[in-house]
Amino acid sequence: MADDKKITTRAANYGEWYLDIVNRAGLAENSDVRGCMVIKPNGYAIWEKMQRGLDGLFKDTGHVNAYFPLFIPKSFFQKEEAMAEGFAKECAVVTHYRLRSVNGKIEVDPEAKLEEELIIRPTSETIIWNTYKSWIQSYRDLPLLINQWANVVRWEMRTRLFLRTAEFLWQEGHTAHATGKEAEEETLRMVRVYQKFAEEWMAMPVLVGPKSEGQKFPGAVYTLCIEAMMQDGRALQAGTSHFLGQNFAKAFDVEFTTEEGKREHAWATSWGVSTRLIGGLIMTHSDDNGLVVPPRLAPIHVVICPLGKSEAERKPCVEAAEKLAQAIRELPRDDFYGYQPIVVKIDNDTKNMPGHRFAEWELRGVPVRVELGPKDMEKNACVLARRDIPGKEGKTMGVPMAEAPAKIDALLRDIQKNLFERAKKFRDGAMRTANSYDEFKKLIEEPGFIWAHWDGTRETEDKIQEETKATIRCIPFDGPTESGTCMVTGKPSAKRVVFARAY
RNA sequence: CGAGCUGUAGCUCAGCUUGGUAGAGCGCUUGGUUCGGGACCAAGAGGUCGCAGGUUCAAAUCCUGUCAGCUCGACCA
Repeated sequence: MADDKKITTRAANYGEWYLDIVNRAGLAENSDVRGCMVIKPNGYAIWEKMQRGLDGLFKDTGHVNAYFPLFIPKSFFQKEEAMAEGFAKECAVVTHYRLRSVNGKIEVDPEAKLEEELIIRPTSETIIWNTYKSWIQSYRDLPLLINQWANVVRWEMRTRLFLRTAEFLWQEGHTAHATGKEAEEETLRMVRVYQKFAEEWMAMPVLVGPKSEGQKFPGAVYTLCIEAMMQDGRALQAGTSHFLGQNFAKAFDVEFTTEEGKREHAWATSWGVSTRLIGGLIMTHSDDNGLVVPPRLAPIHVVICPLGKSEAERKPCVEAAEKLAQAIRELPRDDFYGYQPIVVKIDNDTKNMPGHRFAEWELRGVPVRVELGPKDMEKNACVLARRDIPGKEGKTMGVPMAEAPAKIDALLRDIQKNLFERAKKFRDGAMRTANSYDEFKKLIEEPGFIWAHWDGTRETEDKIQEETKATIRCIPFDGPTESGTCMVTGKPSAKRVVFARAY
């Protein structure tokens, strides 16, 4: 019965633990629509924070937002062969545009069949490049730096809340450039933006570098990624940035006149991150007491719990809570908080025991909790509890009320820093090196990433995946540069790459 | 899409083998006692047993179909 209140521990069952967090923290639930989730207010609030942070970074790097259609005519979709093939097996298709009522039953009207089927976008390169054709005439129209916030559909068989659902929310940047060099610079710039967001907002350390040929986006020349390690040692692709070369410009006939008066195809990039980041956030920081959210993404930064067993005892606590909340809201705003006020909530629950209330707020991941009881009133002080250190160890007693707002501000910044450092230490501690295929096979059974030499071929990568279920997650830019020989074929290898089992 | 398992109260599940008209715990409501780490007592509300057929005097229970979910495989942000 007491166990009913606790969530499954990570050690007992990591998958159950994840589901418990998503449920109990009110982030999302499965809907009655196959493969589709409902994102609940607490989860959506995190997404809104992510959107705000990312959107600011996109604007800072010169991008603007626009919106393109959900439906893509099949003929557009077909034009870039590699991409069409890559997504063919997971597309939802609209074939009719009308229903009719027959004997009180609604059915698809066979008279209303579309002449050309519409694909629900799995990604928008085709519809966007079809549009760019008319927007790009001259080198003066370039670069074109556009982002869209949208939903996309990829018809997945097996889904997991946030990590893989048939419909998900994301942003997709689609840029056009006059030269390949510029487009490549953009590809790199945006993966670095993702790295910055992951590390500084999400407090989630990531590896940055190209994907292998086998793991890249269909239609791309190459794909750069940020790759994160979850607490169970598995990898999560958290964001990708693609150099598309002139593939889409050629497919959609997007030509412009250069300064020299020559006609040339435009160069392209695309890049995206999705609500999957929320799954990554959960599996990077949360613990057996529930969700842990870094302050920069927390929907609520501070919760104040007035205590007291009688109305007479509680009243001064509530008044002090309101005063404190106001003082916190009036703290100077800066970039750390996105120039927004700190969000403070007063917990007016009079029904449940204090311990129950504390546990509930920990479950929901609020970074700082303030406890205000009769004993604090006597001393004109309060108790601060930090979520990154659960239970009594994370509490500071007797903080004078006058100092509390500044202490809370400092605490929030410290939690943000601590979460990143803790996650980085964990990640670095689970990075191993394998020097032979036998050693690799042994190591891959343990959680974590593995540095290993690989000959650069698709065949070897496929063989490794088939035999060990591990894939090449990333070829990190700042990894060791030592050369060696492929652990499988013995052929030369310029540098080690990172293998892992992935979500 | 292949294999296995599961659908009964808001949630977790018992009941099904051997058909007889619906149960528990948690949660919820009300009252009382509690209250600085997940309190307790009492009363109460809440279910077309996933859905559709079939067998039967009678189906949560047996049979057929169907839908959904979970686990494992192939695919993916």
